Amino acid sequence: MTPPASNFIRHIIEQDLASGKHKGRVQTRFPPEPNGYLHIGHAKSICLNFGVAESYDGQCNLRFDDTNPAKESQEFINSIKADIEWLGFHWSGDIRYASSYFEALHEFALQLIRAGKAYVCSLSPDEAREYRGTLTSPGRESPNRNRSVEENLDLFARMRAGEFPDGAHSLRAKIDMASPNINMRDPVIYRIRHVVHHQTGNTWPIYPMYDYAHCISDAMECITHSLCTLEFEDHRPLYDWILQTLDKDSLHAASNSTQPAEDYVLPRQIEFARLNINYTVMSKRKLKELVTEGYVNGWDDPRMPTLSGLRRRGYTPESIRNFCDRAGVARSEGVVDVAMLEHSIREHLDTTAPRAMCVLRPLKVTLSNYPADQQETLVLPCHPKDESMGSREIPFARELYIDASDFEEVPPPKYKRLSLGAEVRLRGGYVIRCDEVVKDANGTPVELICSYDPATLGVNPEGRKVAGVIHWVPADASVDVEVRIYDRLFNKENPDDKSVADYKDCLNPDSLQVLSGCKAEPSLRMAAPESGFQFEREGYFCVDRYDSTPDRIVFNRTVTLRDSWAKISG
RNA sequence: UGGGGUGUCGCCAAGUUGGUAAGGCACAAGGUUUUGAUCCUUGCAUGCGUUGGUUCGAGUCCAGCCACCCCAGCCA
Repeated sequence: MTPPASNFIRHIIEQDLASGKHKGRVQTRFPPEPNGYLHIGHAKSICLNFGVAESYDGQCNLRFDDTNPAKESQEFINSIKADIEWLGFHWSGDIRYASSYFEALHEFALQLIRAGKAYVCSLSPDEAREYRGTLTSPGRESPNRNRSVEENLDLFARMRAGEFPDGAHSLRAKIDMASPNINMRDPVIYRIRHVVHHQTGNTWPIYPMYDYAHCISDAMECITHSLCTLEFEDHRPLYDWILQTLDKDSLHAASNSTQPAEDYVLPRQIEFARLNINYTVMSKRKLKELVTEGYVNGWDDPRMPTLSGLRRRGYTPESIRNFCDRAGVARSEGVVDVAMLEHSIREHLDTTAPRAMCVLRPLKVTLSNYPADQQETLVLPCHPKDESMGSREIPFARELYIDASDFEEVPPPKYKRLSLGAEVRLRGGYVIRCDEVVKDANGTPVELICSYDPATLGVNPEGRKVAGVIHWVPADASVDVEVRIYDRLFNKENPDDKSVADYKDCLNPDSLQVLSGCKAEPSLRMAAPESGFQFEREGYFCVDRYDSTPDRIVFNRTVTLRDSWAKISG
């Protein structure tokens, strides 16, 4: 649709292309840690990495950054793969795992040790913190900082052999304990963790840290542009230090490069601002908490900003990709209005979703002058502007249902729907007039006695204009369905705001409303799971991919239609 | 009090080598309409955090302020 907007990352790539820095190559990667489900913030990164590769004739790898097995699992790997495929992106070659580089990573660690650039530190985690100093005061050197290469080699070998318990030792890069950048104060690059790894099993009792593994993984995959979010900006000096300290030829040799060594160029890390959207939270920790503590029904709850949640809600891959393009990529942190996301899905569904009628809150209508034994079949187009989408049939009969909100005994100003004595057009059918209201003991209308004008099918009545059009379904031939009305998960624009004690205090208690006994037109009986429709005058809905069955069809409301009446009526 | 960043319309976001502020969302007003939807038209920053400076001319260069974000995991 809209071409990707220009952004600073594309400028950098274009400059690199122009200068021949990478001999015309563009290689990116999307590197999720499999410790949770992907959310729409990840979609921004996915669209960026895959999108940029695609538009410059490059490739994008999918690499699981699986260096912390205690928090990771195969379930997350599976969901992440499924979400990326659903978005419509194709990674280059096989899926990569940082864990498949463990052997090489270990080799490089030995190289650093031999070069006197890394050492085994025996400080406890608490001591290490103390030695690190603070933001404003320099750290102190570890007492083990000047161990001999031989001793370091021996200790590191024994770490690998599993001789020590967790936390007993660590391997640290020897950089500068007085650096104003805390990441450069001899960062830990390997720690002891006796944990089974989901990919490598029991083969390793030590695992590399992100900063160490990530840059080398990028180099091994010949990544040209390593795109990540702003919080890693302070890590860039370390990213560069590690790659520049390692022997370039050995990096080249370990990599999958098919080019000569002299053309081998180290990857460059470039940071961009992560995506934030109002009325939701985006941190994995919080999303996980909402799931594990039961505030929502799983990672794919339609109220979640996860990709699987949005999918179940009825969002399409196209709409999410368009949204990401529209939101843009920059270095300033902002909060995108959720209205922009909603615009994107309405825009896509308006052109692609078949129209249908479904009465959410049924109010019976009896047409007193329509013969009880009569029935006719009306044919309505599935889309007002796209004939290729075909048409569907709806039986019309004496007894119908309309939505309770489409009737007011005493109409407010500018009301165009049905009221006592007034006329309204039934969508695709006749003009009817309400003659009588039947109420229950509480005074609420339970049935409307109306009369129809037989001369108004497909033509406007003579001498008067009927402004309102409402949707309806036949009483007998309609299908009972369940409709889940979703609203925003949080009722505060920024649940993370300092003024809020706990983001969970902002949870919207009305974020899910289950409507049973809704009446859908018969054509909806065969609706396939995940298929989306516009329920005319109500919004866009999709068949729930998990809970819907032929016996009990379940629709999720994706988003309402824009509603200028709501603004007028308050 | 250290280091690294960011500040262009209510919200995102373009602004090549300084030359006289794109676009989208939202909003507002009209038009079309058997969805108060869609669609169409129009409007919406003498202003680019702020104060000075350089210049014929600065959002773009310089200096000083101010505000906000990130960093002290053997997490990523």
